[in-house]
Amino acid sequence: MAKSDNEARRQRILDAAAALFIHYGYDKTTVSDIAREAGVSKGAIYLHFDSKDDLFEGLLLREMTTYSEKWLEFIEADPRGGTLAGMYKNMLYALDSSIFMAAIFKQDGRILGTYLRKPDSFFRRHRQSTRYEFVKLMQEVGGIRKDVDPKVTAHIMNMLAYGLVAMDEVMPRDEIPPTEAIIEGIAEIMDRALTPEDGGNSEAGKAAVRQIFEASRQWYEQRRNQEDVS
Amino acid sequence: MAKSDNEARRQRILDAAAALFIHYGYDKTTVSDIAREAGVSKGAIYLHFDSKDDLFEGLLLREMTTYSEKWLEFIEADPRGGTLAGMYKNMLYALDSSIFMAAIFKQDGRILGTYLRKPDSFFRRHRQSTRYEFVKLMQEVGGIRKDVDPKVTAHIMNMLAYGLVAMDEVMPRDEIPPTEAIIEGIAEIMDRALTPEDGGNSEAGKAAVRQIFEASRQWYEQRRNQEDVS
DNA sequence: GTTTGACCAAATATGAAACATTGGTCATAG
DNA sequence: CTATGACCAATGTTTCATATTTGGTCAAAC
Repeated sequence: MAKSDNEARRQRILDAAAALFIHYGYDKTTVSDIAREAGVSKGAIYLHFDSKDDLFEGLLLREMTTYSEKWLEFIEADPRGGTLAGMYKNMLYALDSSIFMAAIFKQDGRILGTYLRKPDSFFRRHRQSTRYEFVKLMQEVGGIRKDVDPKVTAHIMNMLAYGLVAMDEVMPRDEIPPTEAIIEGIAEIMDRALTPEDGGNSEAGKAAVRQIFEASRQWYEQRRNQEDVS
Repeated sequence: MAKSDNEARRQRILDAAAALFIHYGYDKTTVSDIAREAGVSKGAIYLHFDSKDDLFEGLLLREMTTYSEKWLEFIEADPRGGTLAGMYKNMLYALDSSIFMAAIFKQDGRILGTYLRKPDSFFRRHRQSTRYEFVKLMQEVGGIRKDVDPKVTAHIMNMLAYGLVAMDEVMPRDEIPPTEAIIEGIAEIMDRALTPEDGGNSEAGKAAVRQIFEASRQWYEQRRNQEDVS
């Protein structure tokens, strides 16, 4: 079934959905709630999405895309954005700037609710381990020392990203230093530990990021089209 | 009420409890189960502990003590154990070597069950942030560069320790590199990022660890005695 | 003195049935 | 055409009575 091409409304619906999912979580947010919040009828929602799950996945896709774009934007704006530390730092900033993206990353049960357990959830279908590709590419380009194991390094980066968004589950928020201080601290550590002796090539780094970005952009686009024909 | 001084039996009970809690969790492990597993009568358990919670806390204390001791032992055995990387690495090994300790650290709901939510749980009563003290002391002793913020550094160390034991909640185990590789990778990163130019003084480091260890040992002991008179 | 396990009140689990809400549809309105 | 919201089957929640289990005790056995 073809979907409505009223893109503005589609975005309004996703905006409303994002706000409600973040506040009430997937389970306690109803399709009617979303319709009311977006100022459209319930039927209109089904002109854009096949189901509540489809809507949810549309939101996931949109947020992940926004996150990617924001990351690239931060990097391009940062003179040292092409170095490993710069890239990683800006990635963490991008991650931290979207509550929903952080929820996705930490698989937050409060927000993702029963969607997490669905046997054919987005997360089960696409288990992207993009960070490894990223580290490997950076290493090839000379942005990361050659003598570290890219798999392990990628995993440690994942651990830190996870810690950044999930640490509040295990300790009171007021004992956690400000996010910015943590990100800068991590960037400093990564810089000292992973940047090659020669300081690395920032422009080559930026080129690599653009490459990764382009690949994931295509992936997202393909995903969206694929949803349309289902 | 005075408690039985049959220490061997007390340990057998705690051993049984540890095994059962790890396998079935706090909620689904009954006092009778523990008694059967330990080969004693239910009454005998109440000769050692005031309540199920008291038993559980006794186990917490014992495991934390064992973890501390193991850490010190690893450090003393490691020639480079007095350097920051050596200490941190051995801490992670000690943490990883006890399933129960890892559960405590990640506040694992599967194992800790409803005990976590108790208003006067051990975790609420003692919110130890020992890692900060550790980093500060190490810095004073010259084992960590002076130009890093100890609070942030301590937090990042916590994030990594958390990631080490909790990452399996967010990604399938078979995508996670072997624990040993991760620990070695972290140690290498920390070494490059935090060890001072002069390489640091391993012996001074060991002395500092002994000092921390002694302080926490006393704390544990005090805790145990305090429980006894309640 | 110790140790035990049958015993009990309190907590928790179970199931049925009444009740409420939700995702999704589609005849009707615009 | 597009958009709507009343409607419905299905799913989820609440209630309440009943059954089971559990933490903890203590009189009796050792």
